[in-house]
Amino acid sequence: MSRPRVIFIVGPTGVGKTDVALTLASRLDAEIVSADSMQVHRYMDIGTAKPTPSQRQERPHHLLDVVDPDGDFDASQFREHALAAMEGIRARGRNVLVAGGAGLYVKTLARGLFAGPPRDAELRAALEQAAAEQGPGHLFERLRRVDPDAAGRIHRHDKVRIIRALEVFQGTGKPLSQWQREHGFDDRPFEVLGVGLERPRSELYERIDRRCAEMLEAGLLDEVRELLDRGYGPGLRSLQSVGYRQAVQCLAGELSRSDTLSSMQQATRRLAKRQLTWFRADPSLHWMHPARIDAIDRMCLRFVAGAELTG
RNA sequence: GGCCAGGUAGCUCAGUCGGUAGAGCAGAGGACUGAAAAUCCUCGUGUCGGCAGUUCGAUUCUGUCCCUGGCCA
Repeated sequence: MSRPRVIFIVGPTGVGKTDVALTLASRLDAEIVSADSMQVHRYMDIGTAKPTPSQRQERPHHLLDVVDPDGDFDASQFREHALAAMEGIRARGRNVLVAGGAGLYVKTLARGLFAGPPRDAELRAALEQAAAEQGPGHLFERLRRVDPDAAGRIHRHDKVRIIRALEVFQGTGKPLSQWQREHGFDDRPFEVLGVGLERPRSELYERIDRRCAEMLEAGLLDEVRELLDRGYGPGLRSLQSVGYRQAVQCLAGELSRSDTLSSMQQATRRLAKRQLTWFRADPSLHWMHPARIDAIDRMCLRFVAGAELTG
């Protein structure tokens, strides 16, 4: 039995994924699975540029609004939710269109994830404390002892990854590097057509700058104030993301209105650049300008019809 | 018109007691297996405003011109 065929639309923030996905979904009779780590949150609409209610009515979207802003969502949960949604879509006889900019989420869906333990808040707190007490470099030295391979790939300042590696080792007795070697990102349940959307840098940055201004005009600050009023703390990961972080600072009086805008714009441009770096490393993507929607559409049609992939 | 400050990297500026220069920001490139919109790494040659003079050698000293800001008319 051949693997199901799935189309992935990826690219940096602001490039125009939502519009392309909607158009394609109509033409291909597809439902959209969002691969976005922030749009999964309820009540966070403006700052995540979530598809609007009318867009969501136009075509079914999945993986939007699945957790509260303080939920501990992660790549593994994304994968499980997404796989379940995809099964439902296929049962309805429709095509699946995955669209999003979260590189790790996309990779996780296309190539699997090793079966390690989830985040352990208690253990992490203990590790953080050990780091604070014993100075910088302590955790890295610890990692070097238990998993020299991982320590060789992780920079000594990259605390997030060092802690994760220690967490995996302590939780399973097996080094992270061994888990990764054994898994090898080789769990590929689908036949994938990957389309990377790109624009000239200046064009992308203009769109980003404009969109940030529009978010403020549309009431981003009110949205964030409401989140804080509901009791969501400003330190939550979701509220420390691009746009929300600056809005929180603005409401706290740490940023003026115009500094908030320029700071949002800059953070968003940097985000876009990181996303591009991630996706450029994937040689299987077909890069296209969003305006070439007809060419993208033709390629996708041929793909879902069962044509062999070339290039 | 006179006096005073300045004119050095896209921006803000430092510096060279004369041997052609460096920070921050902006920007660029990269890494990434349960925080991923997070986290982390790397990258700075530019007629040192123009012209002339002194000098082996001037971005640095001198003269002059241009430009910007301030003060005085």
